[in-house]
Amino acid sequence: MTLLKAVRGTRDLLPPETELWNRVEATARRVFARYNFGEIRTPIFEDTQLFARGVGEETDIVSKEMYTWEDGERFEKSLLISKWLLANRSNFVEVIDKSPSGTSFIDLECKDHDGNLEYVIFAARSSHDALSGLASAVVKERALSSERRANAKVTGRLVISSPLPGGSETTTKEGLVIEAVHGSFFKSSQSLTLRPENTAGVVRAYIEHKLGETGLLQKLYYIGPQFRRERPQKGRYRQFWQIGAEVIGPPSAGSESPLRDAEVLEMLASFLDELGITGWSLALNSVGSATDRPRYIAALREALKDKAPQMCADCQRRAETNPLRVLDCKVPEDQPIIETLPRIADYLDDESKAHFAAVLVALDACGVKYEVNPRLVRGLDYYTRTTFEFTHGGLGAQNALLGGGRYDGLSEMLGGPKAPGIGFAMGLDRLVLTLQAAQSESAAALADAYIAPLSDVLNAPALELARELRCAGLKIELGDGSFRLKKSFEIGNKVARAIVLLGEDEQRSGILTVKDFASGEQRKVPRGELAGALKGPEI
RNA sequence: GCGGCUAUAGUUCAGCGGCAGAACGCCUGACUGUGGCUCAGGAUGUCGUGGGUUCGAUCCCCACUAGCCGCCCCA
Repeated sequence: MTLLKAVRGTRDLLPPETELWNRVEATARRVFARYNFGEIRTPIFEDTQLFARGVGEETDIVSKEMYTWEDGERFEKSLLISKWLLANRSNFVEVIDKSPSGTSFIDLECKDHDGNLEYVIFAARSSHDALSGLASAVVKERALSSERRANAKVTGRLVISSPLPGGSETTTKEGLVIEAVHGSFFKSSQSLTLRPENTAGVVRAYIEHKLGETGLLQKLYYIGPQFRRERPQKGRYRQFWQIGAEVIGPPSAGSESPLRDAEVLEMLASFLDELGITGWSLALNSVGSATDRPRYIAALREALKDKAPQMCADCQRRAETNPLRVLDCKVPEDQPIIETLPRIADYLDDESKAHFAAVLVALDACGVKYEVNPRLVRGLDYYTRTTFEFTHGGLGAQNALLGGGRYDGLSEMLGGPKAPGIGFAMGLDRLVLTLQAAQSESAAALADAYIAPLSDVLNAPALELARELRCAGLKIELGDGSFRLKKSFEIGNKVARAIVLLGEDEQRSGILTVKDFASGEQRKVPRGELAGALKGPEI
């Protein structure tokens, strides 16, 4: 038996690491709540169309990184059969299901009023499997019936749900009929995808529940796993966790205001500070309206025709495939050339320029440090105007801690009302990595006390004592009466700040022996005062 | 998806074509109600998986799987 392991790009999170994850999540919830955000939880899989339309068909995420599957094929087949039978049932006196197990088609033996036999096989498509199954059934039956009933006719029919090239019916060279049945068999079948990001899902929910009808700004945050089939690397997993938030609403609610952008950025700065992450930097840019961007890309492509041949091999390729990525190049020799390329700022319309300027004014006012980076471009199609990225050194190639921006046209792209918005997503995995690097030795939070019963008969009283202390809000680890005292001390010293001895004396007198590991001080404490005596310093 | 490096004890890692190693950690005892220090003893294991070469492979070769680094892309 081969050992089953977590699949590539996924991993288990264990204590004490999970404690750090919980702290990050708790901090996010606390900080976001101060800005009046509420939590939204959307499904982990959605209709594939949502991402194709929202994120963009041409992006790497959609074109090659999604976990997508077709759902509901079984349902579709039974619909097909029932529809076909409804139309043809009167032609037959007997219908027997003879489906071989383990095949992808359903096999019916139908006998008509004249005793003729017809084999009917249903399949989603005219697959090789289904055709050969049909052919062999017919051939076999013909061989038998030639002896049994010389006059009996045996025919075969393959019913499929996909359209046929030449019309609704065609005949194979073996004389088998292939018939296409049109209808709503695909209704229950749909292409589903594990979400590669959460913004599209949030906007879908916004539209579906008509949240815009409230007239209010919706401020929603989410915490959850996302899925992309990329090559795993440090800080990059196939199942990874994001914390994100979206501010979205009708324009009348102020959703388009540059103040929203600045407020979100200021909240993020507070969040990172509160988490104790130092050394982050914020890069900011505007990619303009939905019409500005294509104009800029065209200009960039034009400029690169001359410049690209002098650049690195990667850039030469990017110039063709994805010119915006040239701006991201890190090769030192290419930097002077990149400086000479057209800047997106020069291609913004006046409204976008004014919007961006207002964002900067608001940020300056509240003292959030940033750097305008005219080269900052984002990979998802829905971004407009303000885009940003918080980076942190020490994350290797995956230095983006958090990214986001405005998406003024996304709702319309998904068939919803006009609902401008701005949001971000941060990589929780990367955030935790950064925190772990910062606090080299993350001391696991010790229990307030370790209770050591000194014999087996004291186990039950020890549990009672533990319950008492736990009810008082203390974090208690419970030992075992079979341990030798030395062992109890050794374990206690590892997992708790203090040890409480429960021996026969203590049980009788109700006065417990408590020893603090840090100071080595040992004292007798009446049971009633124990909880107070063990209360640790607030962390 | 492409290129490079790696895979040995719970952990970090040495090692060698011929009995599987160290440090830390773990267990037992010296010490029957007092930890950290010390001393004595002990257990670690599919040497990532599968094939090949060889009398013999943890070691050499191939494939696979996984991880790390870079690219791509992104959070």
